[in-house]
Amino acid sequence: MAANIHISLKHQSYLRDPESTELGKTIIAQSINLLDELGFEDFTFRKLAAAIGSTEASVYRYFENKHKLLAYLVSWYWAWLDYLVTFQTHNIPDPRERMSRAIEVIVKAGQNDDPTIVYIDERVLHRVVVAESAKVHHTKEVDAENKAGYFLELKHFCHSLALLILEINPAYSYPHALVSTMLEAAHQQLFYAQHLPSLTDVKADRYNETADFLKHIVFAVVDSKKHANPEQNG
Amino acid sequence: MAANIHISLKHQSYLRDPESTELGKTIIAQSINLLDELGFEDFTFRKLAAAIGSTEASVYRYFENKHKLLAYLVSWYWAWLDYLVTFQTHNIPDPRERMSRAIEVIVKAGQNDDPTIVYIDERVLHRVVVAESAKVHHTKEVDAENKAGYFLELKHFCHSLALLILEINPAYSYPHALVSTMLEAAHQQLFYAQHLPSLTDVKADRYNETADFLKHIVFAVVDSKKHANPEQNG
DNA sequence: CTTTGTATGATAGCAATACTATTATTCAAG
DNA sequence: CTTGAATAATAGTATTGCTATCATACAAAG
Repeated sequence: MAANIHISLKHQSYLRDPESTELGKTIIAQSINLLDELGFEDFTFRKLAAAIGSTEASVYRYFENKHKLLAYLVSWYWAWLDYLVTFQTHNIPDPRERMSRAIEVIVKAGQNDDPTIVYIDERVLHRVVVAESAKVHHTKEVDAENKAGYFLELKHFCHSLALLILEINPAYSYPHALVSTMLEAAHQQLFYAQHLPSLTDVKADRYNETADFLKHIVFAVVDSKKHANPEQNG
Repeated sequence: MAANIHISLKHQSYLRDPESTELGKTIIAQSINLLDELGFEDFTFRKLAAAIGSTEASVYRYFENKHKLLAYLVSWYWAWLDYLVTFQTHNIPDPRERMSRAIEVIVKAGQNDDPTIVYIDERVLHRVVVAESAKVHHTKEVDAENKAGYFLELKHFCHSLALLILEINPAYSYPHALVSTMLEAAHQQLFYAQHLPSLTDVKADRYNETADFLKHIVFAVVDSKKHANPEQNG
């Protein structure tokens, strides 16, 4: 994996591009660690500034508030995952095989030990995204932020996987819904395995089980005779 | 539906049982409206107290903080939904038919116009749960709260649906994961349809489409030949 | 009919959070 | 050498989250 890959976002959840300065990169790097350590609720710009030996006011020059910073990190994560999946599937001709590989990459994103970007610890970022990403869109600002393009990276990723679903079964009626459900489940099952094990059957850190479960769902659905004719109810 | 049904929780996210006093019931009723109106982030006990003509200190006598209040409401919601599903499926002999009905009840919980409990507006509560419930378990306190029984209602509901899955196909390996994925998707797709439509294919307020999508998933998975033998990968 | 306890209201206050503003310093490009 | 951009240092404000104290109201127990 190349070290000079640059993940750029299609929107500005930031005030000043953090990738353009040293302080900006430090803010990103340390906010990931601090979010992982404290959780979003206890994370503050004051603590972040203290952790990086800077000041609150300086952090506020990059991000309006901690919510926008989280939106940035989550978008960055989806853009990165999209890149990873594209990279790891681009030479696989069979769409089924490509989908299978994509699911493995998605589930094992937190295990990737070959960092794409030097100053971002993707394994920690994965933990943060699993634990906190739902908070990005579950707010009263979701419509305004959607308009501002905050969710383009997730939408793009979701859409390209939906097209892959349609390659496997062009008659399936809910490709985007299936993909967004699968993406959410990929995080959710990891979280449940670790914190609420009775809500799942996969064991913590058994990434293959989670991938197996998700593949079962996706392939059962796209292969189901019923789903080729969505008129017929189950 | 009887008006004297009492939904009681198996844990104490509260300090004083809100169902035991008039003020307690007012707190519940108004917190649902205010959460719906402001969202969890902007909701405060000060605003709630003002809205019900009481004081902050009085609210704090019922709930330690707004997070615990939300945990209470979400648990109440799951206990209520469990009751609704049990009630609406108890005389259906065929497990497939029972699952189908259960999914309809889950998806249409927000449309129920026959209130179970007088002082709780279940339609508004449903909106609040769709928008905010993820915040209950996505915190650093999740393990402690799990120990304290905060998630028993969801777990119980999930388990009883998992048993239903096993009734349909006793060989399926991931019944709890399938159910928790389906329950999450039921909320998520409604939310996406309304706020992030490109992440789904179902249209806002088309509850039948969402139910159709979820039934497709559940029945495709439990009927899939592959899933009877989880050794074979997709 | 008093006493006692329980629930609530009224008011105050405090530490932390979420910002904003002002000025000073550094440092690199013109 | 000057200018301007980025950052640091410091201060300050409104709101939030929460606790404490005291007064009142009212119902049950003696």
